[in-house]
Order: sequence, then C-alpha cells, then structure tokens
Amino acid sequence: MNRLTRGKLAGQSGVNIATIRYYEKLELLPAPPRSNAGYRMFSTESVNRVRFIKHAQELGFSLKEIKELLDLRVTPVATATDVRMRASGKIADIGNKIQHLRAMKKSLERLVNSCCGIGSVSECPILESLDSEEN
Amino acid sequence: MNRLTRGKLAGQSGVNIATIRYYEKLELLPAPPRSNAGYRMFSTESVNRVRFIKHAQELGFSLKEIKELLDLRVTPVATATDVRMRASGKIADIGNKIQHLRAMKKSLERLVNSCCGIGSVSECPILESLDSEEN
DNA sequence: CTTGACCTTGCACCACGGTACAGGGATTAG
DNA sequence: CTAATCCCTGTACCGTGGTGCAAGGTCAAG
Repeated sequence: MNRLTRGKLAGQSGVNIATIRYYEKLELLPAPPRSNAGYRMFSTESVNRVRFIKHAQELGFSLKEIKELLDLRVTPVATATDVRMRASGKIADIGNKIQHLRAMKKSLERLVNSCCGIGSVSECPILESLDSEEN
Repeated sequence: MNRLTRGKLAGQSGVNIATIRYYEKLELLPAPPRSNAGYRMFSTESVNRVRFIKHAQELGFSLKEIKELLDLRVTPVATATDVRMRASGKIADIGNKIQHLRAMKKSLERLVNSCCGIGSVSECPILESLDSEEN
C-alpha cells in the first residue's frame, strides 16, 4: 500500500492542497502518520474519503453533518443502538431530500415542456414544487 | 390580495427579518411596492418564494443557482431556446443529485442492517457510495 | 552541491449567507 | 397622548468553508 503526500492527495481528489489541512483540523480526515521529515503520508483510501466529502457537500450536507456520517462507521459496539438511530435519522433526511429534488425536477420538466414549446407562451408557471406549509 | 410587511413575510416563511432584505438585495425577491411611509408591501406569493429558496438551499443549491432557477420563469420568449437549455441543465444536475443521494441512502441502509445488527460487528464497511473517478 | 519543486507551520485574509445594531420615523393599543 | 412595537437605512459583525502567504526545511534532477 503506497502512500501519498498532501499535494498528491489534493491532486488526486481534486481539491486545493490547503483544504486537506483544513479537513484534518476538523477531523474529517484522520491525522496521518508522518515521514522522518514530518511529511504527511496518506493512504490511498484517503482519496475516496475526500471525494465522499465533496460529493456530500454538493448534496447539501455541512462539514459537521458529514463528520457525523463518517463517524457512524467507527463508533464502538457499545453504542450500536445510538448508531442505528443516527443512521436512520440520516436515511430519513436523505429520503426527504430526494422527494424535494423529485418535485423540483418535475416542475422544471413541466416548465420545459409546457412553456417553452413551439407555441412560445410568455407567462410561465412558477416553480411551485415546494410550497408546503411545513418543511 | 392583501399585502404583507417585511416582518409578516419573515414570520410566515420562517426566516429572519433581515434575511428578507438580504434576498431583496440579491434580487432573489423583486423590490416590492412601498407604502406612503416607505414600508415594503409584499404579496402573499412572496411567502412561497422564500420557502422555495430555503428548500432549494437545503438541496445544495447556492443562492446564485437559485436565482438562475427563478429567472428561468421570467426570461422573455425571445430566448426560449436558451431557457430550455438552462432548464435542461438544471434537470440533469438534479438527476445527478438524486442518484448520489440514492447511493448514499443505500450505503447507510446496508450499514444499519449489516453492521449494527444483533451480532454487533465492530468493523463497519465504509460509506462507499461515491467513489467514482469522475464527478 | 545547488536549484527548483515540494513539504512544514502559524497566521491572515476571502466569499457566502446571513444577523445585529444604532439612530430615526410610523403605527397601534391602552 | 404616550408607550410599545413595528418599520426604515447604513454599517458592522459573525460562522462556515476554505485560500494565500511568509519563513523555513526537504528532496530529486542536473
């Protein structure tokens, strides 16, 4: 298992080199072992970790929430019930996000199909996918 | 159609009163007509608008992107093709988000079912839903 | 064995999305 | 009529998520 410097990790995962240090500080990345000279030696696994973080961000999770997601993996057995509860909460959150996105997608598809068709209707219906009272 | 003050709009849409002014400055809300005393007079429609903005944010859209989504509605007929293209791009973005969320959800469900079950396995598999090279 | 490209640290700065505050005017309840 | 509560504006500040810079150490190529 060969190891990566900070610059290599940043390059391979598509983020700025300084971001790696920032994620390490927030404990989104575990503090890696160091070479004799003090250089960070990341495992190749870390690339997936950083990519996961970036993808989760695009989906509307904050770094704090992403840390919670990642911490689900390593929580000791003693708290299995707690882990299951938190994971279930995250699953529910994700389900809600999917529902909202589906509604938005449907609205946009209606917009494309009905407003901007050959007839060129000037007044388009509002994107009204998410008008519910609560949430 | 009765009108709302800034405070009423904020209250009914569940945001801070200062946020309304901020959204107006960013042109996410159109500058409303004013009363004789200079008070903003929002339409009841604005409540849905603000809610839409908040929901879209939860789904990982920036305010700039949300402005683009909202602007799709009011772009003149002349640019119908452009509107259709931009809307299609947004639809594709949303589709990708949904796919990513589904993968995350599946991973979490596997975590709940296989790791934290009665057997209490200590080593859980990584949340590996999003390891793809590109995107 | 030097030059350039990497690495280290601490610290300062940035954009985004708000949020608060001061100083003043309007409106409504008692 | 007056106090409380709303509204107005400009401006300053805040947390999040980075990003850049300076001063110095390391490593690999020529």
